[in-house]
Amino acid sequence: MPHAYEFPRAALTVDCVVFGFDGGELQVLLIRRGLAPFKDKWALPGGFVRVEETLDDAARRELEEETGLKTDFLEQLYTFGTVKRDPRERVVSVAYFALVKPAAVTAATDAAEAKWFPVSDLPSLAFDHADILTTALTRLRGKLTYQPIGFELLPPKFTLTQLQRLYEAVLGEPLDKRNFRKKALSYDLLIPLQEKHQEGPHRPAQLFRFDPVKYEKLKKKGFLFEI
Amino acid sequence: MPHAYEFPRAALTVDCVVFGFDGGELQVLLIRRGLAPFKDKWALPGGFVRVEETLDDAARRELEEETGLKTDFLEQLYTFGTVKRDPRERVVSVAYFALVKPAAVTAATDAAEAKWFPVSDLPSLAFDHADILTTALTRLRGKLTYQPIGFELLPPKFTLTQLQRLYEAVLGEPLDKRNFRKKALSYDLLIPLQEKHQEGPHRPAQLFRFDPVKYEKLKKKGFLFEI
DNA sequence: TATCAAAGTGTAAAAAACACACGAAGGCAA
DNA sequence: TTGCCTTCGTGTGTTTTTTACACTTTGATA
Repeated sequence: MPHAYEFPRAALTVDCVVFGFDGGELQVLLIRRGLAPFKDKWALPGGFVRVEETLDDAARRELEEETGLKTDFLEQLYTFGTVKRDPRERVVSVAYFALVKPAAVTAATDAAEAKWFPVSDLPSLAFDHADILTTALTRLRGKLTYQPIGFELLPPKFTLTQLQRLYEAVLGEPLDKRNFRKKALSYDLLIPLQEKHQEGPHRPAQLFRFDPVKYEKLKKKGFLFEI
Repeated sequence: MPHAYEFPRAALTVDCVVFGFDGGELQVLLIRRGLAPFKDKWALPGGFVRVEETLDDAARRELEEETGLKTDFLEQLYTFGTVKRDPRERVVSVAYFALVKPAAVTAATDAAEAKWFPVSDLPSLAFDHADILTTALTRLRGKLTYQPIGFELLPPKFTLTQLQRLYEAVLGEPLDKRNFRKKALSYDLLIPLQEKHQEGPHRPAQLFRFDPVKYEKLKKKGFLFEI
């Protein structure tokens, strides 16, 4: 025990709420704990912050170590610091939330002990991770209505219907097709591609990609992507 | 040094950004540091989190110890965890922001080493406290436009003009009087009192208080207090 | 070539946001 | 007491945004 301090110190961890979208439902990535406490229970990926790394770095590192995922979108969520949230000792956890695209979703499914769950059908979770997840969901819903972060959850090429399905899944309510499309296009953020998306015996859909330059501009001066 | 751990641990602190409003400008409460590092520099009130108290409790305790203030409105802001933010060792700080009413503003002025500064004219700050303050200001501006938190900064009885001055001070832009009043009253959150506020040789202003019951209801189901 | 299923499109009505100017009330001083 | 000064308090017309709503188009498949 070479590290000694005058006063007792809390341990510091990060936990990541990773959201993905499979076209139908919003999903969350969980890992099965191999060790006590809460052995064999499902939990958010996360772990201890090293003394020489930033919180953001710790979140990215733990996410990759435990699930193999990297993500473009990782944001601090909230810090959970009630005294008994870990039965062993005082542990303060800085929670993050991440959005990943479908390719990453299927990749993570390969990780032995990581699994995607639809948010509507979650197992019981270790520690206070259910609280963290609820906080993350609330935040995601809020953000979606004033920032165009939906793109982080879609493949690079997507149709307007896919975008709408995503919004409906996150917000939990159906949206009007015409109004949605009008609004989505009004931000001048979607670039139509030459390609079409053919699926099934019906009219194929126009594919779009989103314009990262305009996206960054909007990100800087604040958005207004209400739908 | 009786407290030893297998791995080195970061120290954990809380820092509070306390906003007040004096009728004219938005103010922030700072304390002068008595100890190194940054001795004699201005800093946010804050200090170490004890191992047996929650983060919220620590923020309240430090705020009261250093400034004598208690507040109804204290909210976690963001956790700052870059590696070198404290020159001595790794310190992770959970920042809070607080809103206090004018009575508390004057009380805090008595605290020997605490002083209010207008946000437009701040001294240079210790550590990364300038970053924290900027983050808090951004958050306050954002919150003010979709939550009726302005009341936390006003005395129990206030006039519509005072409320408008506050919004103008925080948002940094003038607002139309008629539209402001129409909107402010439309939420059915302001209760007119019998009293009037007389000040100077002109028509006295109607005093209002706000309805805490409706406020709590709105707080729960999310607001929409855009002005 | 008929059928199927989702893609794609416009307009009118309602609601919200905005711009804007003057009479009312009370203190004060002449 | 009268007039002046200063802030309080109010309403309407215009523009913009939001909402509700249904039919034609397109390509694959049988």
